[in-house]
Amino acid sequence: MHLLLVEDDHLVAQGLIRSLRQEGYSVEHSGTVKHALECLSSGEIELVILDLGLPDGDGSQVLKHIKVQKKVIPVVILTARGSIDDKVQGLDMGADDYLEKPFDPAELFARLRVASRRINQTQSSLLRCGDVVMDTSAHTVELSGQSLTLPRKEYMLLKALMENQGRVQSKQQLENKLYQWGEEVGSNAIEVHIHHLRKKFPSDFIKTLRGIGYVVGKR
Amino acid sequence: MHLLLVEDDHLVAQGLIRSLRQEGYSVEHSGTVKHALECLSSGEIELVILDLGLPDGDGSQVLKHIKVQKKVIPVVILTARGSIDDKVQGLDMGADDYLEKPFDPAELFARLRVASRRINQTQSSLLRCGDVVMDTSAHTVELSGQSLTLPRKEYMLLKALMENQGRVQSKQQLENKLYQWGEEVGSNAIEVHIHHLRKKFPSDFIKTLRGIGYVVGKR
DNA sequence: ACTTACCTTAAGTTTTCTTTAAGTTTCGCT
DNA sequence: AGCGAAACTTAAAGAAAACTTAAGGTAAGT
Repeated sequence: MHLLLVEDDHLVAQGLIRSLRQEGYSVEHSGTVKHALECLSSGEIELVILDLGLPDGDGSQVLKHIKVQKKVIPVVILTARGSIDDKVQGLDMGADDYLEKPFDPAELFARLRVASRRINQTQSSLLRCGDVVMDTSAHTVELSGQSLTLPRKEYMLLKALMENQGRVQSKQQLENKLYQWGEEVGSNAIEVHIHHLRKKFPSDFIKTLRGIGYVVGKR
Repeated sequence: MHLLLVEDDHLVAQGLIRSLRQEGYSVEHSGTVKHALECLSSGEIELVILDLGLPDGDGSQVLKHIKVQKKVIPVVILTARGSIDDKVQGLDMGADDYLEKPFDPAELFARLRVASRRINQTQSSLLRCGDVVMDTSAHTVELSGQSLTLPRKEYMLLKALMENQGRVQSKQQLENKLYQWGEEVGSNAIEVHIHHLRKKFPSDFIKTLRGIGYVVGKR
């Protein structure tokens, strides 16, 4: 999931970026309104964390820009401004959530999960598909009750599939979810990960649709 | 907008109900888990405000009930339990927002507006024609409920036909849709694909108009 | 710094899809 | 009814996509 972090405090930003990546997000970072708008124009961003006080303007400009374009990108405001008026104003401008600094990362991550499962139209952090159960908040996977450990990329790949049960995911779509923009994969990495995943699950769990992509569940 | 307020403290409830009505909501009120579930079963409720500590159980039961039924009702938790763990747990169970008591009504209302503006946002890309249902975003095809897998070109061909139900598509038109400019097809490829498709669907599904082209549906 | 596990690459192999082409049937017209 | 054009059927060669393996590089943790 491509996330844009708009935050001018470099210390805060670096720490957040690190833990967000650990959580499985592909993170883009802006310290200014100008750069944030540029990032958004790429059209790849699916989720935004927004600080309000920026050196070249106010974060609300970014929010306004998103809403004017009728994009359906959830925005979580993360700021030191904590008055009720600030919150009401931020939310009414179209933000999906509002968190006051100082904040607890665990709460931020939980609220990000709320936003991202809304994008995927899933009901909770538990993804189930046959014998496979995945808890996206605990980062765990179980196969018929047996917990198993997946490497990061395999986990991300499986998650992308399970968030879209019954929907075919093209290799391109999957690549976009597993990799940052700059880093293109010039090879069959996805195929190899699929291969590894298949060795750990029932053979018919991940289905291939030749020329189209991969699916899990429903069918 | 029909809202269910689940809150056992009568004093809090009365005040809230009044201001919620002022905000334009039609408010239903429950003080117990049992009654809340009854209200939900009517199917009228579009939005829920949920207290966790209730006399006959925990509010999370209500949340779980909603999520199990796959209803798309946003739930805002409003409770005295304010630890990070409580918040994370509530959000991960599927709540859309979490507000700690004591709270400012203005903030609650702002967060409710966020939840309710999200309600009318569903889109599906279904093509239907008799027993055949095609979901172009999921890349799936169903014949009377049975999902079936089509090779890429057959899928593209069927899609071209179903996007033009009742309109005859000449072989030339179809070729243009299946092949990029440059790659010419020097043979009866379309006929062959039609043939393969017909083996997978009712015999009268794709009709031939000799000398003109092929149609699906309507007529 | 060392070890381990993970990720990517690339080449070879297998599978499946797509096109071709030739033979057969159907249809519409005279 | 008979003719020719169009569409159908079939099978096989060719092309494309995906699978499998293994090795080398990279990053994480000790």
